[in-house]
Amino acid sequence: MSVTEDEQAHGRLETMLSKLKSRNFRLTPQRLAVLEILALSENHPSAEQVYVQVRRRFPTTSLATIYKTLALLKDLGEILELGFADAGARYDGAKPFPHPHIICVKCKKIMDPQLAGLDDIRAEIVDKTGFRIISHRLDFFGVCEECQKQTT
Amino acid sequence: MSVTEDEQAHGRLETMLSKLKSRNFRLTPQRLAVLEILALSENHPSAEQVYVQVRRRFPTTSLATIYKTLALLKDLGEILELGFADAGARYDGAKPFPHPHIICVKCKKIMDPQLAGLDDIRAEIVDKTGFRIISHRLDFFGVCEECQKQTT
DNA sequence: ATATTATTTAATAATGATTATCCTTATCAG
DNA sequence: CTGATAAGGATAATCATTATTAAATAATAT
Repeated sequence: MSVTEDEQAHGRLETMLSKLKSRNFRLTPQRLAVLEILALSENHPSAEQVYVQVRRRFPTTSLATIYKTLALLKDLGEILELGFADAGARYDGAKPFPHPHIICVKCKKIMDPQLAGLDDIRAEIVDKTGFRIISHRLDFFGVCEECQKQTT
Repeated sequence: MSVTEDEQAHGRLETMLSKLKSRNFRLTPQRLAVLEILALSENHPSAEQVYVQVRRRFPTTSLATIYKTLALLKDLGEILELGFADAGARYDGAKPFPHPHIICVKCKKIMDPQLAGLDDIRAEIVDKTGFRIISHRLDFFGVCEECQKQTT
C-alpha cells in the first residue's frame, strides 16, 4: 500500500492529527478547526477564508492564530502553500506536495489538472544544470470555462 | 558573453528603445540606464540591484524611478517579472516571455535551462480543463553545482 | 482533582517590498 | 527657445505576513 493510498484510507485529517500528536503539539479547538477546513476543502482557501470559517465556530479567534497554524502545518509537510507576489497565499491541504495548478485570473479559482510528463522535465533539468532539485512550482494562468461565458 | 549573445542583447536594447519612442515615452538618462542594465544583464537582477547600478552613474536616482521604469517595461512586454511571495521580484530583460527557471535557494542565482516538452503539457491542460491559457510559470528550486561544493 | 509548567491564543505592533502621492525638474515637439 | 506635460525624487501609504507580549489554557505531575 502506497503512502497516498494509506492517506486516502485514513483521511487527510487523521494524518494531520496523528502528526501533531506524534510531535507533541497541543490540540486546541481553534487548531482543530483549521485542520478540518484544510483537510476537507477542495478549493485552495486563503488565510482570510480560513479565518472567516474558523470565526463562525470560534468568534474570538485571531488572524495571527490562523497564520501560525498554517505555518505549523507547512513545516510538518501537511499542507502546500501557494504564495503569490501580487496576492495572498492559497493553501492546499489535500495534496501537500508539489503539483501543477491552473488558476483563473478572473474568479481566482485554483484547480489541480491531472497530467503527466513533468518528471521527464525534472530529469532533463538535473541532467543539464547539475542542480540538486528540492522542489518545483508550475502554475498556468488563464480563464476558466464559466468565466469565458460571462459577457461582463 | 558570446558574439551571438551580445548581438541578442544589443537587439533587445534597440527593441526597447524603439518601443518607448513609438509609444511617445520620453527617454531620460535614468530610464536609459535601466534599459541598458536589463537588456545586457544575464543574471535576472532585482529592483535593488538595478537601483545600485543606476546610482553608480546617476547618484541621485530614486528607487521609485526604478520601480516605475520596471513597471513600464513590463506593461510594454519588454521584460519578464518573476515575482516571489517571500522575496523581492527578479527581472529578465533578455527573454520577456514565459519560460522555465531554475533557482538556487542558497546563492539565489536564477538560470534559464534549455528544455522542451512544455508545449505538450500546455496542450494537455487546455484539453482537460477547458481553460483559455494566458501565461504560465515554471520554477525549479534547488542547489546549484557551486553551492553543492561548499561545506558551510 | 489540583497545582505546575510550557504551549497557545489574542491583540497589536512591526516588517518589507512595492505603490501612490505630490511637488519639482527636465524632455521634446513646434 | 519655450511651454505643455511627462518623468524624477522624496517620502508616505499599503497590505499580507511576522514578531511580540501578556493572558489563557492544555498536558503532566503531585
